[in-house]
Amino acid sequence: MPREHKDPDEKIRERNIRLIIKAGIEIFSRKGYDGTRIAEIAEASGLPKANVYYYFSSKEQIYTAIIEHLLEGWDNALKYITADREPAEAFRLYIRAKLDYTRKNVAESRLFASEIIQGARFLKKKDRQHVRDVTDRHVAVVEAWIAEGKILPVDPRHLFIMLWASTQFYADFEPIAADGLKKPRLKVEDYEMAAKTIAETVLRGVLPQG
Amino acid sequence: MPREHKDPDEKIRERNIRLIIKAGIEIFSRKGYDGTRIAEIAEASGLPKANVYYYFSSKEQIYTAIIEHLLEGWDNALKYITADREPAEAFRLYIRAKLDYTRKNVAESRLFASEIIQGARFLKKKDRQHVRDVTDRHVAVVEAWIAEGKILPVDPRHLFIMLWASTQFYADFEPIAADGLKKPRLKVEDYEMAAKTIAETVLRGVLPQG
DNA sequence: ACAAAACCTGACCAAAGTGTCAACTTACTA
DNA sequence: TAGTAAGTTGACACTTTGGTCAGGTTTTGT
Repeated sequence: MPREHKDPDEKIRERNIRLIIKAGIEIFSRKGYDGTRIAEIAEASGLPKANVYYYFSSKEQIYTAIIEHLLEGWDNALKYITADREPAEAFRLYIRAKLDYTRKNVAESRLFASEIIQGARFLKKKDRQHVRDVTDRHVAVVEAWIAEGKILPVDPRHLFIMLWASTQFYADFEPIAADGLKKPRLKVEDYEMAAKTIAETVLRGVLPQG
Repeated sequence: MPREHKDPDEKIRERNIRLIIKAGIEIFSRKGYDGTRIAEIAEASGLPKANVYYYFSSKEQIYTAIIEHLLEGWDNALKYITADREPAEAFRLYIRAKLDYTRKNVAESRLFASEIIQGARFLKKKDRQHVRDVTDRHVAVVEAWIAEGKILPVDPRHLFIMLWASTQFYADFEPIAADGLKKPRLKVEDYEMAAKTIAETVLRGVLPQG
């Protein structure tokens, strides 16, 4: 029988949890919460179902563990908006980093999107608060830029929504994006072209001189 | 036993199918395909489950009927991009119409988003082709504008993805959009401000004079 | 070496869900 | 108004699935 454990080394446990999370991201992102069956996660992770339940006591627990896990990765891509940077540079870096992260973590991106579309049922209060805090900080920077005359007056919150939406789209709605670009699948070059187009479009609209 | 019917009037049938579709849009959009139980659709439409099966032979059939239905509504919002219009006016109208449609059809929007995120499992070939055709026509218009020097050179396909993404976002990811705007829920004013911000940002970036 | 903790797993269960059906009622038509 | 087509429905058959469990094996600390 399993009990409380406060282990010193934990090899097996770590590995198996990693395998389960990995398989979970893949399958939850493709099928959504309800569409995912634990048996499938078990199979994909190479573990028998009962073994999955040895590490996680419920489907929901696997799911929330994954959400938690992916929110950690988010912040890195968003650290470029700082008051001491020039706006043009900051936006370019931000857009590029976000698209890069999105491209390399398509499954996570979709999983998050799925979760939000279905009303953020399992997204914790504190996680939402975290997102809000990050946004507030960025908004403050943009407002400072506006005050300094470095960019034209624009609603910073809607601006960030535009950026977030545009960058997410390529991963979340890949079939539509690919159709729109007349390609069978998106490649690195497409993400690069996206970064360029988004940055150019937004910047010329945001910079004073045009 | 039900058979082929080629009816002249069809009141009851029409009404019930409408009720089922309506309930289906609501529930599929909130729970996704797999998360939706026919019993729930039945309850929401005020019909017993067996009666739902009298009109639709399977869950999938209800779902694809809905997808079909909502694609029809799409086109209206997209008719403003025509070569004889001035770019600024065309984009403003397009953005406004798209956001308007999205706001008034939140459930449909989300249902579509859900379907795409999960790999467009049930989206028919011909429907995808239709979306592609519409895009092609719009792209041609933008290319003409560029050739005439009416707008700066920009990749039209990525530009449309930006517009599509930005306008969809408010409905599809309402919880995040609301958090970002620091509001409990989105209202008409928020959609109006969104239209203004998106249009301003894109136009100043796309128009030659800045 | 030995015990205890950690790990593993086939078999099982109860709940929930899709789809069916036979019998019934209502609506239409000639 | 009689006959037929359309619509209605409770009950049920069958399958899937989240979750449990008893008893087994392996790992670890001393």
